[in-house]
Amino acid sequence: MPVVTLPDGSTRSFDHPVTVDEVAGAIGPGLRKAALAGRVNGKLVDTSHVINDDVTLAIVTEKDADGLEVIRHSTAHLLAQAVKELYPDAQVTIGPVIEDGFYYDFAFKRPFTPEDLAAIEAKMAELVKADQKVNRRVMPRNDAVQFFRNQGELYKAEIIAAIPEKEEISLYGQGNWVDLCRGPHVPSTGKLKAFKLTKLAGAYWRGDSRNEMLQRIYGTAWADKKQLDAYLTRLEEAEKRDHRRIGKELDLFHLQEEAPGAVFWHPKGWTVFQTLIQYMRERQNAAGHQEVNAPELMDASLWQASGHLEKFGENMYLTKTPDERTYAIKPMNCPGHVQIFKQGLRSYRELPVRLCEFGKVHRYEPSGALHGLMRVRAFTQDDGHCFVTEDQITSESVAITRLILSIYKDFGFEDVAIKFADRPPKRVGSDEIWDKAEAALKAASDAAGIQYTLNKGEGAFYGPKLEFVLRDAIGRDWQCGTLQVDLNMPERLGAYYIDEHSAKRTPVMLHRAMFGSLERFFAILLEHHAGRLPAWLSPVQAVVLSITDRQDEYVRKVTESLKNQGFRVEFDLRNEKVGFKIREHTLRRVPYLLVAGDKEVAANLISVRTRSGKDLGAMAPETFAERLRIELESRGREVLEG
RNA sequence: GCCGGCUUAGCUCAGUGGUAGAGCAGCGGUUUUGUAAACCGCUGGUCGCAGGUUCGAGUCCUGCAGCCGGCACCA
Repeated sequence: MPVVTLPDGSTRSFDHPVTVDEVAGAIGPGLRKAALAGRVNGKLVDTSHVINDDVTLAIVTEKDADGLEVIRHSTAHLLAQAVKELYPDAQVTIGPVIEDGFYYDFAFKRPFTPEDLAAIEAKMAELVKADQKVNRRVMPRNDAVQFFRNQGELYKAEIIAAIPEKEEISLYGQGNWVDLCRGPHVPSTGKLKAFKLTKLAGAYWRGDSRNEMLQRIYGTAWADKKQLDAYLTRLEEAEKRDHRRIGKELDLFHLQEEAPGAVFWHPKGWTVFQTLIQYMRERQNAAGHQEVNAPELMDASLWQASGHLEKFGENMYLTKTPDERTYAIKPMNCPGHVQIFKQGLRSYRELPVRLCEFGKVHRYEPSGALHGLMRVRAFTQDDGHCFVTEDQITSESVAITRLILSIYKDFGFEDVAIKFADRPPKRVGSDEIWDKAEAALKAASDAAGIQYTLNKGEGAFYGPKLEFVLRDAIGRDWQCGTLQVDLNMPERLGAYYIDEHSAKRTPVMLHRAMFGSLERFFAILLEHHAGRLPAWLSPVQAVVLSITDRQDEYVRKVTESLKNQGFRVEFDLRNEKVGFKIREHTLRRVPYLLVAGDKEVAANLISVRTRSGKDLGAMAPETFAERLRIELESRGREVLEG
C-alpha cells in the first residue's frame, strides 16, 4: 500500500498502486491538469508511471526546470512526428534537449527549405490542437531493433543495436508515430504551447565528419508564450551586441574578401588593441615575465622537430623561397621561445626563465570556422613560456593561475570557470610522461585552491592544460586563458639546462596565455559591454562640445589641455545643435561629453554628461581631469559618476 | 572542409525578365543653436566575380569567392 511523501513533507496513503497522475489528481484538479511529469525518489518519470511502494514524489509542472526540460524533449518528438507525417521518407535519428530548446536530426533525400520549416511548424501546431495522448511501452532490445528496421528507420535501429542486449527499450508514441526514447514526456501533445523552429543546419551522423551529413532542425520551446517572446527578445538583444556590428558602428576594424580571417584595424580599434597590450605588458613585466620577439618565418625543419608540421601541417602557411627552402609562417610561438632559451648554457640558477611575446600567428583555419574576430586566421597571442625545473611546476603554475584570475578581474570578469583538459587520443610522448604532467598540473590546481571540471581528452598534443573560461554579461562562455604543462616539446627541440650536479637536464615548459587571442578577447569585451567599453579602454574618453561658434576657442583650449594630460579627448565644433552632437557621440559610446556654452566659458567650467544620460553638473576642467584620472587608474572600479 | 542561406550606394535595406530606388551618412547652403536627430539642395552603383540562356538579366542557369547559421576542426 504506497505511502507517497510530497515535497512539503506531507504524506498521502493509497490502498492500491497509483499513477503520478492520480496522485496529482488527489491533491487537486488544477495540479492534475498542470502535471507534466513526476519525480519519484529523485527520478524523473511520466505522469502515467505507476507507484507500487512508498516513495517521495514531486509533481513536475511547467514552473520547474525539469518541467521545461520535459517540454523541450517532447517538442523535439512533436517535430519528428510532424516531419514524418509530411515527409514519410525522412528517417529520424536523435533529438536531444539543448540550452533554450532542442534539435532533431533527420536523414532525407533532399534538403529541407525554409518553406518546409514553416510547413512543419504548422503541422506541429495542428498536432498540438489534436491533443494526442503520449503513451509509453517497453520492448526487448532485439525486438525493438527489428521493429525500427521494419519501418525503414535504419539509424534508430543502429542506435538501439548499440544498447546492451538484455536491456529493455522504452518507446514513446503519439498518434501513429513511435520513437525510441528514455523519456519522460508530457502526457499529451496539447501541453506544448510555446515553441518555434529557429534554424536549419547540417550535422554529421554521430558527430563524425567521416559520416554522412544529416539535416538538423533547431527549435526553442518554453512553458508559455510570454517566455518564448522574452527569449526571442533576448536573441535580438544579443544580436545588437554582436562585435561585428559594433565594430562597424564604432569604426574599429573591418574584414574584407582579399584577406579572409585577417583584420584591418582602424585607428580607434587599434587604440583599444594597443591599450590591451600595454596593460598586459605592465602586468606580466611585474610578474617577472620577459618580453621577447621571435621570427614570423622559420625553416620547416623546426616545425618538423616540434611535431607541429605533422599534426597541423594542413593548417600551416608554407612558403617556398627562390633558394629552394621551405619556410613556415609561425602558427604559434613556443618553438621560437625555445630557440631563445637554448642560446648559451642555462644554469638551474636561472630558472624559472619566463619568456613571453605578443606573437602574431597565422593558422589556415577551415573556411567554415571563421567567425568575425572570434575565429580568425591571423591573430595575436599574449603567449608565454616558463622554463622550470620539475620542482618548480607547482609554484609557477599557482603564480600564473593567480595572475590570470587577477587580470580578468581588472576587466570585470569575476565569473571564471576552469576546465582541466587531459591527454587527447592523438598525442606525443609516453604515457609515463603524461601521467607525470597531469599529476603535476592537478597538484598545482589544488595548491592554487581552484575548482575545475574535467574536459576529457581535450588537452594539447604535447601536454595537459587548464582552460580559463569567462562568462560574459549575457551568460555566454568564452575560453580565453590557458596553462599547459609540457614535458615533451623541450626535449624534442633539444632544450636543456645544467643542474646542481653539473648534469644536463631537460626543463619543463609551461605554456600560458591570458587573453589567449587578443582579437578574440577584444571581441568578447565589445560584446560583454555592448560596445560601452570602460573609460580606460575607450578609444575616445571624452568629447568637448561647443553650443555655438562663440565657444570655439575655449573648447579647443580645454581639449588641448586634456590631451596634454594624456587623456584621449576630441572636440566637436560642428555647426550642429548640441542635441544632435550629444546623440551622435552617445551612439559612439563616448563615456563623457563635456558641453561648453557661454555660461561655462564665463565661469571657466564644463558641463559633464555621461553616455548613459546622467548629468554630472558643471565642474572645472581640472576637476574633471582629476576624477577621470582616478577612474582610469582604478580601471573603472571608481567611476566618475559614482 | 561539409549542409543550407545570403551578396544591390559608405551603412541599413526595397526592387520576381523591360530605362537601378529609399532612409541615413557625405558634400554645398540657410540656421548661432543648451543635453538623444533643424531646414533646403546636390553628389553617389561594372547590382560580389566569371561564364551562359534571352531581343533584353539586379532578377533565370552554371562555376568561383566572400559572408551568415550550424556541423566538423581549434596547437
